[in-house]
Amino acid sequence: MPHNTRDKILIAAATMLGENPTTRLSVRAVAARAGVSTGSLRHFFPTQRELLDTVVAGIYDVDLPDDPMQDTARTPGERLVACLRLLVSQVGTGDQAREHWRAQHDAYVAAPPSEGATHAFLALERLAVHRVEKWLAVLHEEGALAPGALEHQARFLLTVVTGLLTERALPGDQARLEFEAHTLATAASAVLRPAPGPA
Amino acid sequence: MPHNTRDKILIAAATMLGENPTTRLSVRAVAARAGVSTGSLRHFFPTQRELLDTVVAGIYDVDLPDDPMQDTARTPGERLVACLRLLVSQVGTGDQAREHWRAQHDAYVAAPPSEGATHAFLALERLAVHRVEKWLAVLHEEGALAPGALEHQARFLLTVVTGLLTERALPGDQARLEFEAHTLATAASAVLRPAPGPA
DNA sequence: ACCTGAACACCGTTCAAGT
DNA sequence: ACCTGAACACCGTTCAAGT
Repeated sequence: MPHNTRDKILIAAATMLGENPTTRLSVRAVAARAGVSTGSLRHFFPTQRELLDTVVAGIYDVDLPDDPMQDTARTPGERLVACLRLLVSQVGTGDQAREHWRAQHDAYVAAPPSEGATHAFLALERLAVHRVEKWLAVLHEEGALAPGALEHQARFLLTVVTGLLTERALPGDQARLEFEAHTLATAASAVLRPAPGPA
Repeated sequence: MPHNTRDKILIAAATMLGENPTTRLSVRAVAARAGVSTGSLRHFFPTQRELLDTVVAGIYDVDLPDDPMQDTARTPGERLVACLRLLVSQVGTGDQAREHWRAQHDAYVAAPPSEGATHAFLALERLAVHRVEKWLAVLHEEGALAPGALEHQARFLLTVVTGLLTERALPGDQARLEFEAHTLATAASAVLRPAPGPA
């Protein structure tokens, strides 16, 4: 039962998101819901981005036990590819991929999305970025990551995943599977420091 | 020398983006730069999103001399990125991208594609792969390419392009533009030999 | 049809002032 | 240190009014 202001703010924001995932978490809206002034909110979260990131992190951090990134027996490249594969596999192949595409199409492409739908999409995207960033942070800790902004690297990897998912929904043959493996490996290598080599 | 208001607005926006790619293209900023009222801007571009989409589409179309790969004055990375941009620009932004998506959906996803449609798709895909491979062959000639199968590298790059196109059809903000640039640069670097560096 | 500029309902951030 | 709320400098969109 946390009762300090910081927690009240986070709880208010999370609750609003729970009630309606498309809510706009503005300073005034969250502050009012938390029963706190905007200045007070700013005291704990100097920037709106910081607040949103903290909320998302809190919601998401339900650490998966079977996170491939923890498997330190494997090389950084192998682990990153395994994580990306996890993302890809959540959508699946064939009919499943086509169904996913169809849902996206109906929600965002067929008709101009409502503001609410747009916010919902951006929130989900933010979640995905956060997840990939957490993986990359582990590799960064190990010094395995190439220099560059974490967010840029995460978004690059997500773009590759998006491309693979789209291709899965389109016609293709068996060979696609092999290309996928190469593509994931290439994408991972673009983000990792050059391997020391088996010297 | 276009002098109608619509063009003035587009030119003002493109110029601002050219001077500083991170500029915020707000209604008032663009209108002021174009010497036009905000109401007038709204008359031609009913929504800010529409203005941004149009500007982006125009920028990518602007200079396509022919094949950017022939421009030996630029580094291999710059040329490869320019070529990939060409692919992306052919589909365009905003409504165009959404229209492209819709067409793909109707042809291949909504209903199981006929054998003929599948063959047509694979033929087009093969064409795209061939085109990218020709670009990569030039770089290979120059010794600028990282080791690996040409087809794998080509398909990797096309997956990235597909991902970008899908993201363009989905909701997004202006920041996407900056991420796109980084993503293309990262993708190109994954396929090129490490740059010699300005030592 | 084209164009203006004020007005509206929002933003995020800053800051003097209180406790 | 924590907290307030007004003030500032912005947004995008709407709209009556002009030409």
